[in-house]
Amino acid sequence: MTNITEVARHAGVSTATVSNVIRGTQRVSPRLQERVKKAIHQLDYHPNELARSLKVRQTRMIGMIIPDIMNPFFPEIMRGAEDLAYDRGYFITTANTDDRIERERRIISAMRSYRFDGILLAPASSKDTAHVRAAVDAKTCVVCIDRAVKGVDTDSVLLDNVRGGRLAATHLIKSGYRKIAIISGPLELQTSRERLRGYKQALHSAGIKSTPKLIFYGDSRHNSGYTLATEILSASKRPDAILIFNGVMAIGVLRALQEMKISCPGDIALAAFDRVALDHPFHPQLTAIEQPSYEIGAKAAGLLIDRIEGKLTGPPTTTRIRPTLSIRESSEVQPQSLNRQTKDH
Amino acid sequence: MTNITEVARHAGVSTATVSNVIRGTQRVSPRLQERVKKAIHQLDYHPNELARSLKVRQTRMIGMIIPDIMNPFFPEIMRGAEDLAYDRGYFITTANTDDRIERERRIISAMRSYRFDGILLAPASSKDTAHVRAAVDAKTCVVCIDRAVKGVDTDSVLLDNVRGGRLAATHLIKSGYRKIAIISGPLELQTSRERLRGYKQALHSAGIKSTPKLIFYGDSRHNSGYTLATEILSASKRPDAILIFNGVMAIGVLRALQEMKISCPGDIALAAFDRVALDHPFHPQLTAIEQPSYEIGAKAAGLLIDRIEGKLTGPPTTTRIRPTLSIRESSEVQPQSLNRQTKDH
DNA sequence: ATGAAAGCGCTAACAA
DNA sequence: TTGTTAGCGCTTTCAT
Repeated sequence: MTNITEVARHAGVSTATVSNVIRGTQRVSPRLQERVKKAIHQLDYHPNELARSLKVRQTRMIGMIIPDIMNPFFPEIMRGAEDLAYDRGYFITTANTDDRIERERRIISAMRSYRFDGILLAPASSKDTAHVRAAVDAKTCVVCIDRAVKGVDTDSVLLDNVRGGRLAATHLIKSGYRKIAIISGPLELQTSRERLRGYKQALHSAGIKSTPKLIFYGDSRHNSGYTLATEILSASKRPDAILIFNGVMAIGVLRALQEMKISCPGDIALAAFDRVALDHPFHPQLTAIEQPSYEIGAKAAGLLIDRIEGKLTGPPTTTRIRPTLSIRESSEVQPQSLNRQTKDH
Repeated sequence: MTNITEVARHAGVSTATVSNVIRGTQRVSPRLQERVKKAIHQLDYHPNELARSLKVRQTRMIGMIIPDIMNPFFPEIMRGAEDLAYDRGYFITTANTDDRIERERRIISAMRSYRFDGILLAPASSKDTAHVRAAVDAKTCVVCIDRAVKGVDTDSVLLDNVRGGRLAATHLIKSGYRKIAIISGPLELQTSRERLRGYKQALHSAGIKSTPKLIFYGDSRHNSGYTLATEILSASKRPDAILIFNGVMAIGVLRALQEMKISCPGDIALAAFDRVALDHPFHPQLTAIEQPSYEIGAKAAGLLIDRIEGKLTGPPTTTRIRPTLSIRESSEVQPQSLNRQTKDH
């Protein structure tokens, strides 16, 4: 593979001159510039970034680590991060952990070995966080996305989950639904706890008292949405509405509804976090708390690059991104819902 | 950041010994091994891969380039490739082109500069392929996925599209549908042409003559499926069935069906390539020609690594992966479909 | 079994 | 304005 020496020889100049032409570090006479550029082109010269990075101690590479590339939530985050990084001259490299902590460990280790300038981390769900702490201790810039890493202080860009939970619940209440069941993710997830908190705040404000009996915990996956919804819907006294804490489980809920021939919003209202079910042209269109994923990715990458370049200093920051409420069919106001007892009897 | 010299000093040995311990290149006495390992651990030493790669002229990094991470077809390919690479000690790095050729160019250029050992390329749709040719000429190992790059001879792993088209059409014919419309991707895509060829073969075998009037060309995106289906379905004499050449367009078709209150398979049968619409629990479940995406990714990565390691030599190969036919509701045999005229009058 | 030292391709300080 | 050269952190040959 062609190197800088060959280019220099080809152009009849020194390697320093070639370097200066490429990086624009120092003035080079137009004549030599010309010759060097021609040589570069003729030889299809690609500067060895390994050597350069080794020398200048920065790679302009950013690693992005995500737990599950099949979850449609992440691709858009990746897009946001990539676009921003691209503009600022960084190259983003993505790797998947499959939500397995040992893979996350290996990937972070590899990225540290390759001396990536920074890491965008959407952490796997695990309490084992020593490897993240080690990276941070070694001054690797890390920005967490979606959830923070327990016990490690990093910049992070998170959804304002409390607000999201409150937004959704308030909307349902205002639409006339009072008995609102929750299909939550595992309680170990901070996001679940926060969303739950928002939900309770909304109930409280409306003077409705919350009961643990209406809160169901899934595992964030498709099937638990299905199972829990089936359970909820076959109970003798059904709730008025279900609020689902992620889009993947919402799909499962819709499946349950369909199988049981329960209509929405006729028989029960629905609202869900995420936009997963929305690309699809089927009824019912779901009312959703949407995460501005692209923005989250871009914000995180911007923060990270600011850290890398020293434009941002001081203690780690937490950015809360506001979710938006998109009201759709699944939570339309039902006249009956206000006096469901009559109808249900 | 800690380097090998510090580790050596800490352990009271030479850098050569540290290197030997890490790589297992040469025998080192247990005593020194012990000391070195302890030092590595204490200092949280991460060998500088930039320096190592510079020296040994290989990075064990593989680049993966895909045109659209939002297309659910790719994440599974990535998984297959990653898992295999992981097992063989390579690190995969993924980048998105957004199907824009100038981004593809930039990414390939970056990967060459970083001296990636090889590239898995799912090419953007463009006839501008000079950058790929240049990479190949420079002895960068490249394996193409999903589609080949026109005019550049590389290993490639492609779906057996002809077979897929034939499989789908034959199935529809056998189920009693004779007037089968096609919603194809752009004719510039080789995959479209191949699928079309398979379709025609099937018609031919069944003694049905094919007519260009039944073939419609979309742009592979959601909306064109919707538009074309609307057009097809509002025609005075409807076809019996529609075969759609990708899953994303199929979603659009389903939307059209729903809006027009046309039932499937009652009024029209459907079959589609890909599995896009299948994760969703809504009717009708689509009969599909499915790509074993995980397998495609794994196969491609295996091929690439074999090339990199010199285990595979000789001229570029083309691997055709067999699609499978999953028969579902949308193409169920309809008694009426055999004498639709009677019913339709 | 261990260590000394050259060199991978580049940048940047310094000399010319 | 241009060139010479040391050195980034590592591996590997060659001494010891």
